[in-house]
Amino acid sequence: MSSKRVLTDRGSAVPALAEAFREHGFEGASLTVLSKATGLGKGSLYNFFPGGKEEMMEAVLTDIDTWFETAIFSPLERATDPAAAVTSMIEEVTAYFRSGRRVCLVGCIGLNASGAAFADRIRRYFARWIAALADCLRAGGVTDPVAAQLAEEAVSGIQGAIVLARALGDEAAFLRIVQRQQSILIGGMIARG
Amino acid sequence: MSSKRVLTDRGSAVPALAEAFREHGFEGASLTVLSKATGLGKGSLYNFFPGGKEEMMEAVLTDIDTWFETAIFSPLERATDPAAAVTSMIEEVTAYFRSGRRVCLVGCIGLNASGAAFADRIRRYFARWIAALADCLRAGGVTDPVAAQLAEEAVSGIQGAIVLARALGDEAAFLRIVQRQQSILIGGMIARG
DNA sequence: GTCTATAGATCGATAGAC
DNA sequence: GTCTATCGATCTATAGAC
Repeated sequence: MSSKRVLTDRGSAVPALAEAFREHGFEGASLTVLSKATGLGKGSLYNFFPGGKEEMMEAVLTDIDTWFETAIFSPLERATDPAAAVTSMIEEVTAYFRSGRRVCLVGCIGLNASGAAFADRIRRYFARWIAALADCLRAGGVTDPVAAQLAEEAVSGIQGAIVLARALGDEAAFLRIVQRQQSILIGGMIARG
Repeated sequence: MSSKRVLTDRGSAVPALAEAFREHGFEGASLTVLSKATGLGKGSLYNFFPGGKEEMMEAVLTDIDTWFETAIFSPLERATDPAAAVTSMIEEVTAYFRSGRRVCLVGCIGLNASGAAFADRIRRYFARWIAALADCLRAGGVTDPVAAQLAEEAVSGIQGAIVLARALGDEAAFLRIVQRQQSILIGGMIARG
């Protein structure tokens, strides 16, 4: 047991909040929705998040940042086997985004005005992802401008795969597109490594 | 003059509605927002669209379908010069999406629960785009399964470019990514044409 | 056909009992 | 710390004056 408190701390509500924001968006996720999603009354939510919905979203984004940092960004940067690290990244994002059934909350809220309050975090998330992937590609022997371009296209490609798979209701489309991205990334390294 | 009525018909409000839905999303676009965007009072909006917001969105989606059919899908299918048709498609979508400053409404509303009522239209929009582009690629000599895959990846790539460019606030990123998609598409045709 | 006024529901947020 | 009750604001939608 790493914590003295056994349940119902602020952090344990965050995953349910994240899922509700993903499914309904920031404006669509009313406090009634968030209350049902977490199983907590409005009073409890405001006890944990005095800043209301905006603070809830901030907590969710922080949680997402932490997860990606440990599961995606850091492994890419510390990779001893860059090709394996790329493969692992694709596997992790495929599981995380549930083959496109689960949207990328960071990407989604960046698309409309409700995300203006989080613009900096959104920008840093994508910049960080691209930088970490480019780092990995450089470790795999890809020269500098090409690494940045390949990384940008791969991260963009994953986002596009989510949009398309959701729109078509076709998880296979997500898998095809990200597998193709994986091939391009690894192919780029083999060609120069 | 093709019409007897000179102004304030239902259709003339649609572009402003579309822009409001793009910027705020379906839930975020309140009737107050839509009223200000169109310059029409709520009463006038309900006079044109008795079904409320949902009918407004339907009208917007129909307008988008019409535009894409004439500017994108049909030219792709009727292309005598497939490479030129692909180049034209990229130019048109770059202008239409304002280098990623303007989001794809169809893709956006497909991402959360508010788009459930329009799921069929969303699916058909993307299926139609991919099919038309694959048609063009086949006319350019690309064999069947490859054409479908390249078309899927290109449409997905454009959507990803919008998400990334919006998130980074970087129009240049959009341009780089779609130019790359154009190269892949035309390269695929040259390799087999 | 346009507007203002307003109904009825739901919103985010707070207060207070326990 | 949890809940219910409720506030004022805003929402969608309607009614009615002009």
